[in-house]
Amino acid sequence: MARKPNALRLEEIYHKIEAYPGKRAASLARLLGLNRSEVTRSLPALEERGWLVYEDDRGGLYPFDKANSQN
Amino acid sequence: MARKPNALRLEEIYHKIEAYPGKRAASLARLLGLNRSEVTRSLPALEERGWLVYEDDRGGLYPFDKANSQN
DNA sequence: AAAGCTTGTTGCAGGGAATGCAACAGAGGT
DNA sequence: ACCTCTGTTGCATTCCCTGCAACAAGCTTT
Repeated sequence: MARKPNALRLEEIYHKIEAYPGKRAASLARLLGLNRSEVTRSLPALEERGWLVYEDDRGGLYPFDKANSQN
Repeated sequence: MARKPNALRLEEIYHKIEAYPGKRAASLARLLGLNRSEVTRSLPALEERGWLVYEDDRGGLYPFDKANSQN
């Protein structure tokens, strides 16, 4: 089934968060053709790699890098 | 057996190369408690992650970052 | 109030990939 | 010759990533 290496998966997810800041996990999953669980389960792994993700009170996801404290 | 995630494994290997530049794969394997094959098989994965490793003609391994061309 | 839809989470099973072991050939030293 | 150490590789085992399905909670629309 040609599973992609984990690193590329995480990179895709983070890039989608950058491209669509504020989207919820389910929306990103549809954009990426992934299962919802895959996206939510990847968030901790993203942070471990230094790609911090901020989550607002409605589940919207935003990139949290570049020392941007207005998120 | 508490196998560590692949990313941490690769990081450990590269840190050992930094700590003991010039050591061969078998030496690093002993220092890390790993099999020799694990270290040599990890070298391509290290490069894919941007942790370039230089290998001299006797098998000694060196970090190859920081634009250091005297390696 | 219901019914419907979407969300995030979680348990489970399948499968791909990482790992360890052992054997091998080659290089070097005694 | 022998012995040791090295890197490589084939194979079997095991890990854990992934998708699926079910669930509860929240929200909107009847």
